[in-house]
Amino acid sequence: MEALRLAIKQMIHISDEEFEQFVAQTCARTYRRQEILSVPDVVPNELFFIWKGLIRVMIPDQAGFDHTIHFALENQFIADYSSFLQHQPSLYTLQAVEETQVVVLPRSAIEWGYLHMQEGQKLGRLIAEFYFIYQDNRIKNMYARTPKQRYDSITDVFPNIHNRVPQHMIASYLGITPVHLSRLKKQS
Amino acid sequence: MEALRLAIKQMIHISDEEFEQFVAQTCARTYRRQEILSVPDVVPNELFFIWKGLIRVMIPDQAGFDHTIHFALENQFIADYSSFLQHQPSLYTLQAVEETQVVVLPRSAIEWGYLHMQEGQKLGRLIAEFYFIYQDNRIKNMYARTPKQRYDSITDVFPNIHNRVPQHMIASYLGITPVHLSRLKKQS
DNA sequence: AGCAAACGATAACAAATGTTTATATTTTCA
DNA sequence: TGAAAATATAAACATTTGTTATCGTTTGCT
Repeated sequence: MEALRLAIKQMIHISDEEFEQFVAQTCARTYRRQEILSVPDVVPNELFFIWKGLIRVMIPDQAGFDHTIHFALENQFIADYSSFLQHQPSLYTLQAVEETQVVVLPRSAIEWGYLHMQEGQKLGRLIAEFYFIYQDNRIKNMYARTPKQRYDSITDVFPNIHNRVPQHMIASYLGITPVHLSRLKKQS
Repeated sequence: MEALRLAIKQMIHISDEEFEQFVAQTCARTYRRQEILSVPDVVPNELFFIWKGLIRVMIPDQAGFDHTIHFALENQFIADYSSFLQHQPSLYTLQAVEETQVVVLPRSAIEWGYLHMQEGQKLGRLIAEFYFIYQDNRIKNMYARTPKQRYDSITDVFPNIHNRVPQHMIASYLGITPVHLSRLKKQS
């Protein structure tokens, strides 16, 4: 829980009392390797804060084949936030790549925070802005850089990723096939 | 200005007095066809609200070739918001495709809003969430759908776009060459 | 109204990327 | 620990996408 407190304190001022009340509305949960945290076609009503482990986010194409679109690491918030915000059924699957321990933030706790925490709205704004910036960088990279260039700098965004996920998931994240990534690595 | 008032009122409660004070800190500006609103390598300190016209956002790759990564239409806010938030030099070029009339929102006005408007933080949160959702959709589409599928549904996101921008800009937005888009259209 | 530039389609060819199959190695887990 | 599954590489071939050049049409601008 201290990791969560620190993450929040980096963004807003929050009193100990506010934090204790907020945390009382959350719970801890552990997922085993490969376990699914969130399935498609269900409205997500929980956000997760990872304090140990690694989660990947996947989306199926029309043929039903899954693409890895994101990795979430320690001290990050993760969910199908878009579906959460819109109260819409999720399109994403969230899966623990390793054994993963999270704090579960139910929608009710988030709404309580907006109403009762002094800087609740500001916290929501900063989190949305943070992920906006992250996505903006991704979109920039997709337009302006080749898969090889993105592969070569992937540890800027996901430190140590090569030791934590198999290469075919990285290929999927880059939008190419595992065979092609293997080829790109061989070139220089 | 009424368009801006409506856009804000769709997101938060704002008193007439608050709005008048806010608007007093803004100004209107008109850009001619092809004119540049925002150049790279400069920290952006203005946001734009479009009430007439159409703006495209571009980014250069390593070879210096520009890619169109976004179109902004009437009643939308536009800027290199990521660079604006981070106080960093922009990577984007903003260009008016048609004659375009905007309300200019200086950084000082935004900051004033956060401090003095009752629901200023909430407005900031909702705008960041709105663009987060937009970007999330884009990323989903890039992974799960082909350029042809995205072309066929582009008017969902940019109504009437085919009558307002040349096809080669749409091709650039889709991440393909104009020649290839022409080919895709011929198929079926 | 007229001219120059921009635009979109097309074809031929080149380069990049995907698909399939095979193989050797590593990892998982019962 | 040992067998089954997952993983990474490789090669051959197919498909997709990019590049270049041409041509007729449309558009913008004075």
